[in-house]
Amino acid sequence: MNTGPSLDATVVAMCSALADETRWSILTALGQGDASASALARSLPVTRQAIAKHLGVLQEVGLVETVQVGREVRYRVIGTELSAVARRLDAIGTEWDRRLAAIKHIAESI
Amino acid sequence: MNTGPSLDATVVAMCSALADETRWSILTALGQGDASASALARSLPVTRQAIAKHLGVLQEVGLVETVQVGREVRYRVIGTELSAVARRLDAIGTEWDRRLAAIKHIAESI
DNA sequence: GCGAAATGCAACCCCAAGGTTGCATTTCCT
DNA sequence: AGGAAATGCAACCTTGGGGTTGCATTTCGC
Repeated sequence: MNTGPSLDATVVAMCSALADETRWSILTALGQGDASASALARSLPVTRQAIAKHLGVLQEVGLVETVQVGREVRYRVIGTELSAVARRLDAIGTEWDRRLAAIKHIAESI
Repeated sequence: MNTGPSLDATVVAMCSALADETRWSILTALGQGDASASALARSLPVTRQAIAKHLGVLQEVGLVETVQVGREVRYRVIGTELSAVARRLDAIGTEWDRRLAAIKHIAESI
């Protein structure tokens, strides 16, 4: 189930995938329901091929999975990976703030 | 305190900032303790100017703050913003999975 | 006072990534 | 059967971002 030891590479890849507005448009569109690349292309201001590429990177990091429906390929958003990375990030942030608090505590104890 | 209504722009900016390995190197280095750009340049395989740019974008999204110490500018990691965005992402992921579960439930009820 | 260290700014290089057009192929539907 | 729709693949264009070098400026320490 777990893909490997260090999640760091995953984190960077995930953030990289989420660092594009068009990709977010696609994701939110898919949040309304599964859709094919062509269908998405009709409701977004970019080419079908561009969307196909984006769906590729989204699938790569596990944000999306594909479902064959007849001749078309439907895409579906998956939240599991996102939540996993998110929790990891939260932990890191909390850790940083914890360090900060410790320093401040020491400073005040003088 | 709050910077605005929609966090979306913030989320993209944050992800964009976290989508670079060098930036993570800087962040983890700063996790060991505050440091100046020059100091970081000594322990990382990139130029001081490159690091300065990175620190700029990190500061822009609130991952880092600066502390003047004599003639040098120390940088310090802040976890608050990161945690905030992380929780938002987690919520989004959970939402997606919730939708998924609902669909699966409907499918099984037939 | 003066050299050395820290910073700021600007011009420049290079490549990955987002986007497009074009074409070939498959597959559904009437 | 045959046309329309969906997909895949490839070549190509262009911009932004990561990185560097070079120089000017400030400021600490001796």
